[in-house]
Amino acid sequence: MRFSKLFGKTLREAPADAETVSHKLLTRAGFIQQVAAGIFSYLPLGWRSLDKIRRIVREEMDRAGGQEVNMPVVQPREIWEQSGRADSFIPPLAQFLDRRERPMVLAPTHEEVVTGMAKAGMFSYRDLPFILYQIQTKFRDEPRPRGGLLRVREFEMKDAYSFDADEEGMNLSYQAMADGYRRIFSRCGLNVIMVEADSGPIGGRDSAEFVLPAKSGDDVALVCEECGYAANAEKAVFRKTPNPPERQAALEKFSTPGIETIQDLAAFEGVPRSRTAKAVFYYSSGQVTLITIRGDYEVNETKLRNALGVEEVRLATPEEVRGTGLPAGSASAVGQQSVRSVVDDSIELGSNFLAGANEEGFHLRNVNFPRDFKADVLADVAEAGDGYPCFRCDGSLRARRGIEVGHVFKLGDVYSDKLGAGFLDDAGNHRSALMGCYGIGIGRLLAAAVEANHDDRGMVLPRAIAPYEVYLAGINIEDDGVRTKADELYHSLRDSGLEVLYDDRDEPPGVKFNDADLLGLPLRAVVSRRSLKSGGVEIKRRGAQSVEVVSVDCSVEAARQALETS
RNA sequence: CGGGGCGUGGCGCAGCGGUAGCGCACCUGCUUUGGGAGCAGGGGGUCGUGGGUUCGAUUCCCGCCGCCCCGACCA
Repeated sequence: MRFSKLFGKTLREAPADAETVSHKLLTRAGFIQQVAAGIFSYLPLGWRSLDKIRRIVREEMDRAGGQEVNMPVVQPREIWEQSGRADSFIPPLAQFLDRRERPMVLAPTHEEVVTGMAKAGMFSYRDLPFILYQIQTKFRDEPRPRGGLLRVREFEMKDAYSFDADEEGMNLSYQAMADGYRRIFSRCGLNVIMVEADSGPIGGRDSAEFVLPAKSGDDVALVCEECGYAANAEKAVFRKTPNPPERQAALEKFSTPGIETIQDLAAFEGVPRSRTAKAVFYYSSGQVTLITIRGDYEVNETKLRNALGVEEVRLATPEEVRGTGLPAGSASAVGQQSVRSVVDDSIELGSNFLAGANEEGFHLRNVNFPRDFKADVLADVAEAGDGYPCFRCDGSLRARRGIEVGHVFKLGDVYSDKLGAGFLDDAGNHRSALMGCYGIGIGRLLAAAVEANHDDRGMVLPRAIAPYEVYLAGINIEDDGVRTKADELYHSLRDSGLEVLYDDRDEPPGVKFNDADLLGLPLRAVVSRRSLKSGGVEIKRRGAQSVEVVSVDCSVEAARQALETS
């Protein structure tokens, strides 16, 4: 491709509303263009990169046994009603009426349709297992798109779905996909970590995220560097440290004027927060729940959701708290029967806690569980944090920010059951297929690759996903001798199968060098009066300090070699 | 959805009661050519939008819309 013919311009300055590195660089380099919040167009360079990523994904999905299909973005709302997600999907489905006033949705994911597709090809256990995948547009009306391509509303996703006859098969499919994912990310130049995750609104059992550590990410993973345990913040478990053992003492009410928070209470008594039992009010499906957790821990809403077996929880409003009749600043589960009580298991790791007396301005000493209050649910609902002890070994957890580039789920039969995707087993019994689903955001992967591979001059793209492999710059291109040599080299590089962006513009050297750095193609070749005088063509890898001069005749081979080792 | 910020040529910004200017980019010519060149000439903006105040609004006031950031939420 001749740069002089390439559509799109590089920008010296990034748009003021671009904040993250990848957003700035991809915009400046002319890869993408914003249309609305979280909605982007891809320009020729960006589309080529995206296509490289797609190709890698396809190869690995095929290798893992997947078969590519394509499913519609516009779907009848009806099938979402069947799966029970029409009203519960978060963010809410984008919907419209077609000309016959039939309700339609823009698909945010494709479990419903793929399950229907699978039904038509699955009658006997002999038809299983199989894996279907597609690379298709999704629309999710996110409340807050951010960071350019990092979180968008419309995006291309590779989504794969496995169908197996039994648990063992499902686990094998899941494993094959996870292995494929590792290969995909490594081929794209990303050093990702696989972390245990909560399955969220997709539903199902096990799930894992692939996270690229990056400061611009919005995902938090907790990683133990000793034993390798890794889980995201929603899921991570940790070892709770017990309080020193003590004999249980008798309840004792005392006056605490003006004390409403755990910090103040602990300070008032001169004890650490771990000696207090904190009461937190949550609201879920029509009722207020009182969570009791040790004062040094925080409630993790995902864990709470799972403990309660509900889809949504939120902090209760002051009015809702008042409705329970308990004083917010000095509440506890002690003596309460009417409010649902969830107790975090940290409460079992101590005795004689300080807690509210359920009377304005008073607290209790020596509160003990289960002597003084009951638990409707006793579970781990505490959020892990940086530095917390690993529950598996003696190490401690480190919190790392990152970008979630992929997610794999074992779904089991949650969709196949509701949508009737079953088969007859070898004994003639009807059984639901066991499913897995696996997603990779293609555009997000590009953004992540830029976040992970850049310097202060621009992108430093891995060869596998760079839009072109060689940036051939003709300096002093107005010189006929230079132009002739540069043209020749352009053709011979292309003839040898390399993808070349040939900067044949009539621009000063600085512009070309800067654009070369900005676009971040893996190799730069320069033909100029100076290079010809010193022997031929300058070859420089992006990111390398040194320049190599090779003869024009050897330059194609030199370029190939330099690319091999980059 | 809560908090904050910003909307002026393609991009970055200034102007802030008398209907617009700078840098980059763009066009023409000449010069220049190893890290975003110089000179000269030129094209392009109903100042997000609706209303109000005023003789007069890009400028002041109110509403709305859009975009960005933090949080909530989420692949």
